[in-house]
Amino acid sequence: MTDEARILAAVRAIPAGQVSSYGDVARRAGLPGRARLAARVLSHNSDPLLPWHRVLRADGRIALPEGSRGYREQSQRLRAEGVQVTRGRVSMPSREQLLDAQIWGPAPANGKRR
DNA sequence: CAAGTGACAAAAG
DNA sequence: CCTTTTGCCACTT
Repeated sequence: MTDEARILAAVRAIPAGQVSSYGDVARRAGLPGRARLAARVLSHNSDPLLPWHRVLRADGRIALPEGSRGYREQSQRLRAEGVQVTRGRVSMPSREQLLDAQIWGPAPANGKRR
């Protein structure tokens, strides 16, 4: 099992209507600290069935350059799944964050809103 | 080997 | 919220 394959599997495991981050994907693939590998794998991927649009930056923003084709494509695909996207940002928290918040309490002191 | 680059991340202010 | 600063990894030059 190659690292890339494990990343792809982790991405495919994200349910529709939910989002995750590059870091989360890598962690769930058993490759902690390798968010950039996850990003690279997605950027090179060709599989049209891969739900790449469910992967965002850790802060909930779309990673692609604003206004680019992929950016628009991702926003549209997410909205089509019922995910609210505002100014390139997804307000819906990832499952990870929901669990962490329940265990460790509310988000950081600042208004980061990841 | 050194430096640059990118669909990253966390902390600090 | 935003930006800057560090740290990181996986190439590429």
